[in-house]
Amino acid sequence: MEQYDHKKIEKKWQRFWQEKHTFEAGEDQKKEKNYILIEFPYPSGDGLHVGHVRSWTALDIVARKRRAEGKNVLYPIGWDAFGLPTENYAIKTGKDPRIVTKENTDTFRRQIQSLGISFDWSREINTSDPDYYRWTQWIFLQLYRQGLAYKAKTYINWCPKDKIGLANEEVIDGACERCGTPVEKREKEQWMMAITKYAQRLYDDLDTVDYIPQAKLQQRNWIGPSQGAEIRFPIKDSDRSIAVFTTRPDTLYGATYVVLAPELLLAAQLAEQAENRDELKEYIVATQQVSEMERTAEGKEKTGIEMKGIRAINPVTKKEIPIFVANYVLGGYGTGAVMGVPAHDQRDYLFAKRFHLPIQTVLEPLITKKEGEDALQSSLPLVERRSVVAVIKHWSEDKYLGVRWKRTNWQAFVIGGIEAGEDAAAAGKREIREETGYRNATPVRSLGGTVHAQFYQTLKQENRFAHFEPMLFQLENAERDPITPEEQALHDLVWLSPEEMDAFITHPDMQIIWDRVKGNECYTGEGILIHSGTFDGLESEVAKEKITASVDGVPRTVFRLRDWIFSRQRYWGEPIPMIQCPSCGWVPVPESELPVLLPEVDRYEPTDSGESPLAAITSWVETTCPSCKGPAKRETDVMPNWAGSSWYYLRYCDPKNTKQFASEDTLRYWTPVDWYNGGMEHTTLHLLYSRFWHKALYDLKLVPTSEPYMKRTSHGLILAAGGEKMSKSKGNVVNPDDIVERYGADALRLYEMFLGPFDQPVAWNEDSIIGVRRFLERVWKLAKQPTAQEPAPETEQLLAHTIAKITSDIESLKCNTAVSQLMIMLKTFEQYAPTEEQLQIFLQLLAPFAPHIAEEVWQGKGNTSLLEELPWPTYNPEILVSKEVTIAVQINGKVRSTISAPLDAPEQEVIERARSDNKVQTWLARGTETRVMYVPGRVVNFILDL
RNA sequence: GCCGGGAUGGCGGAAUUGGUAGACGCGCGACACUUAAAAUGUCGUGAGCUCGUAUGGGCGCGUGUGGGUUCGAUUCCCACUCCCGGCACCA
Repeated sequence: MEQYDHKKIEKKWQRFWQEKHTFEAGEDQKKEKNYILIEFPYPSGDGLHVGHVRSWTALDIVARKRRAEGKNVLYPIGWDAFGLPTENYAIKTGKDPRIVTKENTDTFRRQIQSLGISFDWSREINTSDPDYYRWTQWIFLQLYRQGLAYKAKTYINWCPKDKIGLANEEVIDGACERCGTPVEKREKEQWMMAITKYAQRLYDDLDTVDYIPQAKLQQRNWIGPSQGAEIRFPIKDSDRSIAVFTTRPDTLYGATYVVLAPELLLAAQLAEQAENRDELKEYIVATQQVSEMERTAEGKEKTGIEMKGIRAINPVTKKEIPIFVANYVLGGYGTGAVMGVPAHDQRDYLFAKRFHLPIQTVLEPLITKKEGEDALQSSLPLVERRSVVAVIKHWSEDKYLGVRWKRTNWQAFVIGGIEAGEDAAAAGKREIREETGYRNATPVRSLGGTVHAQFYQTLKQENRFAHFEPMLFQLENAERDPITPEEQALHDLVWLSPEEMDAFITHPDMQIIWDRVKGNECYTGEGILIHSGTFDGLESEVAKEKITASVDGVPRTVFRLRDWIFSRQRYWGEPIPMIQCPSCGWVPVPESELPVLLPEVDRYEPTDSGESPLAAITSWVETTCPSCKGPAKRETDVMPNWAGSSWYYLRYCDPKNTKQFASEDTLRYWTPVDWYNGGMEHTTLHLLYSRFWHKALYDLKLVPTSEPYMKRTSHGLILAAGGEKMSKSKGNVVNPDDIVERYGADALRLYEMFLGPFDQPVAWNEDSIIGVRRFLERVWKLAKQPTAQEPAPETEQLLAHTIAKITSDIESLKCNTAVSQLMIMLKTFEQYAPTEEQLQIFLQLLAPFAPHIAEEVWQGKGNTSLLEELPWPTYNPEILVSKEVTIAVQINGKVRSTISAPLDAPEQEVIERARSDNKVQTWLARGTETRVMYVPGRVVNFILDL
């Protein structure tokens, strides 16, 4: 018998598909379209990564299935070719990046074609091709005309090694994302993209698309809207005021100081008038030398300086409060000034502690019934084990009272259980008095409380409590009733030092509570206002509005998102098509002159001044102003590599168009992208940038939809064997070529699909690739066996189930279970030979996963049509309904036996059948039956008193 | 620190979303074929205790940890630990 020779078969079909243009998207716009997109690769010198194979194979399976379902599928591929690694390579070797790119893309193309992925190669694009970047430049000009591209002098993140400005988004842990060099701050004129103008829409429109939840969430967090208010704090003896942005106007009565960001103009101006003016100026200068990342790094000590002699006035309390300049406030966010509310903000709290500023509590926590119940639940074990159930701080000394309740009567166990109609603080005081004999104890803050199980049950049944508030009580100024002998008998009351307390507490849950007490955090949640004048008793949500209105504050939404720095002082990117004229200012290059070609240079390094190498080519820089025809200079910065990838999916629709980036006609047909898959690492930057460009183009009526991608999924990383990232330096990179050579493309595809859940990271483990290879060889063998005339009863239902499972698994990218289903089907066919028709269905289901072998086997059967051109198999759903089902019989929830019964058997009959089972009878004899549960078709459960 | 995701046999992982935990594959063991090995095929394989000469049966245990809800929890709730990804004082 002829052996399964993957090399021969795979080469044959790959050539066939290429010659016949099998996977090129059709032009027939009457047919229903389906646009499937993967992130086009950066053609690095390392060649194809097995991670590429994972993502592209998964979507290839979807594409092939949808073609079989009769859709006109567009599944394109191209190259995201501009970028730093290529440029750095060019700098090192002196080789033209164009040539490097050509070599790399040739390698990638060959590697991809050996995988049998059904890309439409006729639409291949390359972002570094002038025919492509002509349109990238063109789109830039449209955005410029909309006022979305502008030049601004900003403090930028400056990488001293790459000599390049980085977007904030490109800085990782204070270091350059690419080279790891610590980032410095430097002032620079840069082209900016006003993405913040679209912040609200980028946020809101996430509701209209089907992204995996994590991706939506990550985008939302990145955009990060905060609703709050701008409130003015007047400066004493001055007509000026400080505008602060706060999300917590409800805590305004607790604002005991104001802080300005060092880079704020106002800070510099006020410093001039301050008594300690030199000290302040020095601090302001020093702070700005440090990069923002470093300045705001975790664990970095908060520094700040008071502006002596200048006071602000809290607009509600009218009290004079100090003004600080401090590094923990950022100039670029909100108004660049904040009010300090140490009682209810963690950073403010630490700052106030450090500078000995007053801390004024203005909120009491409000615990909902739900939270109360949860707190009760988690504290039950404490009670039952008679452990420490409350920690009470001594009124003057650094001592804590560990209370170990002895009483078993439930009433004794309530700490802060609030009865309906009772005030939280009052309830706490009552409890503390009853339990410890201390009067006038003041609740300080939430702790986690405790209650007896029986009491909890009673409360739950009677629904008696409004809130449950576990809290810490401060015994300052509290009076102590004498401890009676009865009390002494009821409780162990001991005053302990913190060290003794450490030893005293053994239960892990109590440990957590104790740690919180020691940590002495401030309360940052919402609650009910206190010490807030006429606003006392209001809940935070209501108070925010009312307090804001009372001081003429302005409600405002502030975004975390910042404008996109678009300039790069580098070589290997799209030239920005702008000309600076001494008399006309910035003038766009006329569209007829696009593309502005990237000129060839001798040296690729940025100049020492940080300018692009293009700046050195005088003949290119010197030009005439398109407007006044006078002498002018070209912009020498280039675009970031995000530019070309922000719109590439549009070019695929009409890649050869020389009049437009894509015709209206093709855009209307193909867009939006139906399914876009990519890495989680691109869910913030690339995805957000391209959504932004798309929306801007939509507003210009250049694209027909407001969102580019209807559906977005993400794949998990493929890690090296040890669970580490694959990297050249570690020498643990797996080259797909080797696997294709040894096991074949079909085996590699199946293997990567079988590895594990698609959206989770997996470690490469070559040991198990042999399993899928064996599977393919068994398929090969099966096809050579004689087929049956009549379908075997053992196979009919399973085949229908297999069609159903694979059809739905592909749609949810659960390819691992789809492959396992194919294996189960194969095993059954090895026992009970399939008919010709059954074998055909099996091959059709296999084809998206392992297209070469499926097609070869199909052709080997004497068929002249292509397997993949047959319509996707269907099944009769009725066949899936079993008449007889196995039902588990449980005794007290444990499976003791199984019985068989008709699916539609009435409950009584099934229970009787279960009752008469031998094993069940022995169990039933041992106790008294109190109850029987029946879950139709699944489980009978007898509940016995044993 | 915050946000998101995860933890299941020796290993990768299944589990109809609250109903017989461990599908499928790898590995391992036994057997068959073979002079032998490889390849292939068949069967077995969570771990413990236990009954039986034996085919086989029984019992408690078991999905990161500690609790809770439920007739029943890998699945839901609370608290925690560790791992992966993202973010950085965002007021």
